[in-house]
Amino acid sequence: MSPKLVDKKAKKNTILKAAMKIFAQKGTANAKMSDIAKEANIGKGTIYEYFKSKEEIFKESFNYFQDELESNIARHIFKLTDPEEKLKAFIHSFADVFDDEKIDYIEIIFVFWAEGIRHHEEDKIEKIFDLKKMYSEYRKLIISILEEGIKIGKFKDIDTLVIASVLIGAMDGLILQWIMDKNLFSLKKSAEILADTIIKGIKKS
Amino acid sequence: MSPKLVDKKAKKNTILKAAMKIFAQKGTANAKMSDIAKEANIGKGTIYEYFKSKEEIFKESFNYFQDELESNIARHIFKLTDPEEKLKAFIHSFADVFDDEKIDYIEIIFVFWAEGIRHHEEDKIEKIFDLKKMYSEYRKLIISILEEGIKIGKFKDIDTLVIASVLIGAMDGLILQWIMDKNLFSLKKSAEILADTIIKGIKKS
Amino acid sequence: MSPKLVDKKAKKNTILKAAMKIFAQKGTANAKMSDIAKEANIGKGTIYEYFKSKEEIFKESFNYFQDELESNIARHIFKLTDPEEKLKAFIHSFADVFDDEKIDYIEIIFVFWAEGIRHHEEDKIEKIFDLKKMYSEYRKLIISILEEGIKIGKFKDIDTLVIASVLIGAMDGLILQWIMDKNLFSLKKSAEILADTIIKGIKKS
Amino acid sequence: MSPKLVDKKAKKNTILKAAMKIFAQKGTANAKMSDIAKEANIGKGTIYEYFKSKEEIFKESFNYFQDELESNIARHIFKLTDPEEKLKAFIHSFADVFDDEKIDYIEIIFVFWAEGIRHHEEDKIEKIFDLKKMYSEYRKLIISILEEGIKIGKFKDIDTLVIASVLIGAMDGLILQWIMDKNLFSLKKSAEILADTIIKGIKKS
DNA sequence: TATGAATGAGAATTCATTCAT
DNA sequence: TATGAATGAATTCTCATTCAT
Repeated sequence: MSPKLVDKKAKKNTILKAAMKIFAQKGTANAKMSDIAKEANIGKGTIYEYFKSKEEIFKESFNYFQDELESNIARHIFKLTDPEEKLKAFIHSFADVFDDEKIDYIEIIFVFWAEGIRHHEEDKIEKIFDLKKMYSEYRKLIISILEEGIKIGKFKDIDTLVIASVLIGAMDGLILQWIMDKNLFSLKKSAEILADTIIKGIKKS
Repeated sequence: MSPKLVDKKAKKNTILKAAMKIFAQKGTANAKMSDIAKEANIGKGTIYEYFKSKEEIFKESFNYFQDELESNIARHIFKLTDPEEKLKAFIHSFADVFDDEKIDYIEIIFVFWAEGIRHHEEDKIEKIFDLKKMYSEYRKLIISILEEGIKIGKFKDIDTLVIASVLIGAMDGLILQWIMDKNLFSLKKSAEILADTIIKGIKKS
Repeated sequence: MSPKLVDKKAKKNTILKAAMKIFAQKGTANAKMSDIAKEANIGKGTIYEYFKSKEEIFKESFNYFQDELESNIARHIFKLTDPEEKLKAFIHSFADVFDDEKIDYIEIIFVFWAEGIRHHEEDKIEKIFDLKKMYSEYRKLIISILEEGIKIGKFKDIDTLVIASVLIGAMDGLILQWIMDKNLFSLKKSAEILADTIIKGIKKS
Repeated sequence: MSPKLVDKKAKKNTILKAAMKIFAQKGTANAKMSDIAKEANIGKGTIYEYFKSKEEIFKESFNYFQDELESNIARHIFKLTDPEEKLKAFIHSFADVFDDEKIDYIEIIFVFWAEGIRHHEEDKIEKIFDLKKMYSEYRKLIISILEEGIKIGKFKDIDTLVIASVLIGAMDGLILQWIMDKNLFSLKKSAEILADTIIKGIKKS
């Protein structure tokens, strides 16, 4: 009489996490649905009860990742007022997301990069997976912080777009190298040095 | 070198360039041998006269790319002596390789990243495709320049490893954003600003 | 018959009708058990409480359809004595079954045809689904009517087997064309013309 | 130097014939690409060198069949002038196509029927597989013959649309029964009787 | 040496059926 | 009795690689 009770949302999340891990390990194209199923300890067919296709899983992975990153940033910057503090907080929040032992699928960011680059010229309206837009939004955030700093006379009259891009890019590039050899340096410490160096470069002396 | 050999080498190169273009456009897994053949204006079977497999083409692509980058850097830094100049030259050489209208396969770097990350834990002896090593060598070069600067009292006593990583990473990250929207900013100009900002941050005042 | 049993039978019938509709719409192979369940407003698993398998539903569908057709014919011919009248009644009863607004699954006959043809060489003992036999019985009925007509000197000395086949075949073929375009002609009127034409052809003048 | 020489058209035809045989035996949905490949004595993948998909094979099968039928009819009617002769020739040409020992895939017509019925309401422009149109054209042909007969005073003032439908339908229905039991009657002889019966029914006495 | 026709291993996806609730 | 979540066998289609010419 009573149907089997299953927390559909929770199960979907389990599959998503499994998929992210496999995507991270093998890349989209090489990730097999059967790998994901095995990782999630379910049958191959079960995946299709929760996702329409492999592509859908990928898109939802991106959304999930992006949401995680965004909420992390928001949480860090939330109640800060000083532009310099905000800048540091932004960089820290990036490092935080990655330097988290619990996450075993960070490498997925490279899959997103590769895939995002590959599709960056498509103009589908239903563009759920839009790396370009993601970066654009991060830049906007940094630019607004920089402009604030300039306005209150704390930062020099710099090219905010370029500095913002450098900042974000440096974080990305740092993460790339760190992932390849996590023992090489501490991501958090390096992020700090990065922040200090950049801030020193743009601060009014 | 006999003419025959030259011919062979030239044709192999044609295929390699075609492959790089296709890899850049579609990623390794989605690049079809037939795509490459069509791009190179040859028959599908002919590829196998010059390369053993798709994987081999990929590895040689990486080598080719790396060689190009390296020789470009070497050429730029070659006869310079001042560490600051060398640093600037390094960054410029990076920007140069990418900001070159002739190259229509720069996006391949993301394919290398994605693929490199994916294989970074493998320890095959026949590791021809070794992104980790490539970055390690770049870092070594930068570190030696930084140490020289510190020795001659021009740079502060900084964490050379982290600064080197930041520098390389910032360039990579900048390139990522630039590729997604080439009209957003000038890569060369941004590279310059990056160099200036970093140098200002590490220079003894 | 206890109320329980009646309930069971009624529900089984609901499922059967739903199945016939779906079979008619999509064909056997494309009809999904979930489609049938949805059409019958029950759960997918419930079907298996009433039928052993999809194949069984199909076979019972055929039986149901055949019974319907047969009883319709019997009802029409029942108390007639004149062979000519009987012939006309037979044709009318065919047209009746199909030209009935209530039935939204007549197209199923083509599914039976296709499926029946496909299996016409199998000689399973458990042949519940036997199109060949069905046609054979119709022919027998018509032949007996024709022979009666010949005996009483009303019909010419025709090849009863062929005429019977032509009669049944013509009805089938007419139905085929009518189903594809129901506005093309009136099935009932055409059946009448068919009957008249054939009878005129075989009647002693 | 010289590429392998293959008669692409001939091979495509071989595959088509193999496919028609399998379709006839198992129906569209149950026909496996591997069955077709085996029947054609080629590898599974080879089919895709000649056809884009299973659906395409099916559509081309229909076209092939229709062309065969049409050209057969045209050939038979070609130089005839008398409406009665033409009618007989039409019916004969139908019987001819089917009563041909060489063709082991006639049963495919039921697959076409079933499939055609199933899709008869779709209004795709790219409707290559259009059973309704096929029947419509046959009717047009018969109607024009009947009208001619009426005009020259040979036929009665009959409902040409219905008679045409009956004629075509009767042939189809006859074929259906004949295919199920080829020993039951001679298709050619029955077709003749059908023609005679109908013609007697419509001819002015 | 060059080619592209042929191939089959492998991957995504579908769906009848099972079974725990 | 009723259910629908779970499953894996089966099927379509793709593509790197082979090989006859």
